[in-house]
Amino acid sequence: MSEIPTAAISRLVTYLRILEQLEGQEIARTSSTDLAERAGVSAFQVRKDLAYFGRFGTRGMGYTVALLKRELVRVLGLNQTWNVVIVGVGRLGQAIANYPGASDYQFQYVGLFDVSPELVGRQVRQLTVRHIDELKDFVRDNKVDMGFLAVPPERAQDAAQALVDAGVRGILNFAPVVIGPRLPEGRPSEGSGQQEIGDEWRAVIVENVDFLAGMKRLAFYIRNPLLKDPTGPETPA
Amino acid sequence: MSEIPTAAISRLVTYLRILEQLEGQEIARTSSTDLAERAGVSAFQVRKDLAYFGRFGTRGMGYTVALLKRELVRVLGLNQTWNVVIVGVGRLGQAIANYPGASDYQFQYVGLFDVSPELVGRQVRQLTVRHIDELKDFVRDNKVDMGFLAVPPERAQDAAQALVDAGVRGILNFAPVVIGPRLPEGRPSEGSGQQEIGDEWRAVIVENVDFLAGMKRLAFYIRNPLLKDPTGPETPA
DNA sequence: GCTTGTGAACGGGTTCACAGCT
DNA sequence: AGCTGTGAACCCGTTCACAAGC
Repeated sequence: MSEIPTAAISRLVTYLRILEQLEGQEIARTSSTDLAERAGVSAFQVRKDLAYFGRFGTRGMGYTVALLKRELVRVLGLNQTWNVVIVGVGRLGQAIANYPGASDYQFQYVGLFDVSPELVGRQVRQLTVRHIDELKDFVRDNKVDMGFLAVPPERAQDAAQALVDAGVRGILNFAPVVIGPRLPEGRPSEGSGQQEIGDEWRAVIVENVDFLAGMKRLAFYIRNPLLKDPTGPETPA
Repeated sequence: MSEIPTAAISRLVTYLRILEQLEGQEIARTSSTDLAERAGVSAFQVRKDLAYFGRFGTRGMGYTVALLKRELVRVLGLNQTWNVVIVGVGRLGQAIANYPGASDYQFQYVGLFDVSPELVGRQVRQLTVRHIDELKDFVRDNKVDMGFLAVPPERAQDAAQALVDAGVRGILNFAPVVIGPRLPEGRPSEGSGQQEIGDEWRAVIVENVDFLAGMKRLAFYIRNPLLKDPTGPETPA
């Protein structure tokens, strides 16, 4: 049905961040022009993006920071608690677990998983690292919503499959690989009515955060500056 | 000339990764259909993306992995050495510095910078952490091409400005803030001919890697699954 | 026959101009 | 007057169908 550009969602996140900054500076009102400048987009864009979700401003006046912020929080689904597990507790996984800002919005790290005997059993950020074999039971018992995947690339597909089998609804994939339903080995699926392989993936959302890709895009645009990058969405990874 | 979708560049990076995997499995040939399946896009898309840069296949035959890989490396600018500094050597900066895969393509970390007295002087990955005041001289003397920005959000704008003043050509920004030329405080610029404030940013490419944003996008799409996210594992038949 | 390469059609996202409210 | 909200125009990226070549 609805047609909301995915890029608009990324921008909403940016607007929200800016509103928080404004609130921190005790600035109570803003405008599409002001937000646009701070976000690095056009004022048209700001108004259009907001219009997808409602009418949050006052004509002639602009937006009140507190109200618009509250609305964006609601729109983005940040007014609920999200239970998160991190799979892969190496340097990157630990950096993520300790990065400030996640808990601001009720993202709660409830479990850490790894396979390494050196890590399993250790405490990281008040949590005991568990073996990945325990993932499925843990996700069920703790109502886990999403998994962050920070394992080495060669383990990413298996770990992703484990997360999906365990029943998470979304994966934030930090590994530099495409994860998804495993391709049927032989010929492509000739859907004969019964359960498709990979169907568990149907309802799972995957979002990628790939800094190696960002690095390579950067290299490209430095050498080809004429094709200027519109503050690229790490969107399509 | 300059009409290459930025999304196409992201996909080229993905294709390249897939080609490396194929090479690792000693698979010598592939096709647009095969690449498309593995990348999670359509075969049309693969062919169109490649067509922006040349003709790399053989009709009726497909692509040879080694050749296509070599061409993508060239197109993306990965056949040269890139000297990189990391600004911000906290947990995230260290995780980046130690993440494998960067050096595969001649990305060389040549300098680490921070302001914290506890970090400056310490050794991380064979490099001594320097104070950020030394950045400008260092960038000049070491022909630094790009800077990775892994400082806390409140320091990001200043650190970015320091990188730009120092003369880097690109910034990979891990901080969850929009960085850019500082807005003139008073009224907007009335370009009166002389040097604009923020002009040093003209030629600088900024690429963002923001996992907090990814997390929030994920929350949104979990709650609104109908608006399916294109980065997802959909394999357009 | 099979797979690439590409001009053209299509569709969706951004830009615009202006209507509508304060 | 000032700024938001929005239908319509525009433009760009994706999809398509088919021509070109092995």
